[in-house]
Amino acid sequence: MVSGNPVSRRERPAKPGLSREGIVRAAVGLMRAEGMERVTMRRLAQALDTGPASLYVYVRDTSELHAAVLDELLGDVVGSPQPCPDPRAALHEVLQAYRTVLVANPGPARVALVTRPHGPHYLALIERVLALLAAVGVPDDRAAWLVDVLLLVATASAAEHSTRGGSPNAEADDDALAAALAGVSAESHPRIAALGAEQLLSGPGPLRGRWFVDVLVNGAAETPRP
Amino acid sequence: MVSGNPVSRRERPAKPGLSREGIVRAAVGLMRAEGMERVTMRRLAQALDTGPASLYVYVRDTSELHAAVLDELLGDVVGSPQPCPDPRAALHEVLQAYRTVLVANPGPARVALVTRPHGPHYLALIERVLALLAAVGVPDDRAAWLVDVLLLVATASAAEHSTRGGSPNAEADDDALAAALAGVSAESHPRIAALGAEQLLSGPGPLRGRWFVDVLVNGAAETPRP
DNA sequence: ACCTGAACACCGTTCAAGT
DNA sequence: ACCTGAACACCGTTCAAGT
Repeated sequence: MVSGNPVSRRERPAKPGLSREGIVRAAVGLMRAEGMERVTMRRLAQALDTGPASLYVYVRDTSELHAAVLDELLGDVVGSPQPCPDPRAALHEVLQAYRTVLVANPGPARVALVTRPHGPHYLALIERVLALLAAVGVPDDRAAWLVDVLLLVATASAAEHSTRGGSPNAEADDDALAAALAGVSAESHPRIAALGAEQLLSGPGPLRGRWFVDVLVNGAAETPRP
Repeated sequence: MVSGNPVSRRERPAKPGLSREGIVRAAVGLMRAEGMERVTMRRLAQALDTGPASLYVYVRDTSELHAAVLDELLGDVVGSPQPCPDPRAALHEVLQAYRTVLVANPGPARVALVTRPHGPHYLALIERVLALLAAVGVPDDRAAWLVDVLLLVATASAAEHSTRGGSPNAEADDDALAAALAGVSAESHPRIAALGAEQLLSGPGPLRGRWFVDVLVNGAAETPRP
């Protein structure tokens, strides 16, 4: 009765053959097709041709589901260990790869900002960054405090510059900040007025990202922990 | 008919006397009483003894409402201009004040992470930080790129360390990351295992916050923009 | 103008019941 | 064990209608 599985396997993608993997894969597909805000239990269940209650066997929560989608996307970020001739360049590279994934997927980028990620791919990313920081010469105790912030800044800068093609909400937010900065009075806010909204806000994304990494690494090199 | 306003003013807080101010004030109250996730259009309307549709005269959106609550809280952060004998100390102070507000209010802290804030109090904060960076000796073009990140890191570190008493969600997130870091194998993740979850995760909040500010300022001082 | 009732189109999550 | 129908308790937002 069990061995042959005589009824055609996989006629439909995943009816009673539900699995966590299949669910997460479907969630990633739904997210690519319709955006993260449409990755809801109900819609996902519909896509899998079942009811929402069925998903709770494999996924605790909506937020766990979103976290799983995020980690799935991070699969490509950490390459093989690499010989690594120039560790600082390698650091820039891996963080740029991380940013690229998030810029392409604004929904998960926001997820990464709100819920501390902790999937296997994210752990691998932490490990890699720690190794590169050591190779660059940052003392271990400082690296421990730095890695978090390095990833945070990368996440935020990606989320910020992923408005093009992203959720309409994010774009409106950026516009509102730009408008607010531009509309400021030179008397009450002389510095903002002097610098101007363009100066404060953008600059070409990747260059800015690289600069921040250098600032953090250089700063950490000469700032002992208290 | 208009001048006297003969019917007792303000018998009930705000029935037909709705106003944006009143709405935001009520929202702040609701947030303090029940947490940010309960600050919904429907609940707020109920607290104001009206229907949800009425709020849309004064507030575009739920997200605009949340942003308004956040900015309201930021009112106390930027003190008077101050004589400022030691600008670096003043910088630490204002960022610490910002962090303190957000640690005390985890809901708005998360709002600040997801939607770029742009209220008047936030603009005042940007202005103040720019002035202090100049006083510290950071060149203007670097300060323009730095201010964003300085506030971002403060926001994130506050959101991270505001789990006590915050939304149960956040606490679970931190726990999950801690567990993931602690449960890592020394072979696959030697650096994480060597440092340990405690080292990587916490350390006393304010000290860590101060350290980051110093790292960023020191790093910016010696890292020219590309 | 400002305010409202009522509706539309959704949510997450649980639970008793089925297989 | 795994899966499900149905329900519970919510959401944001709009719109025609009232004052």
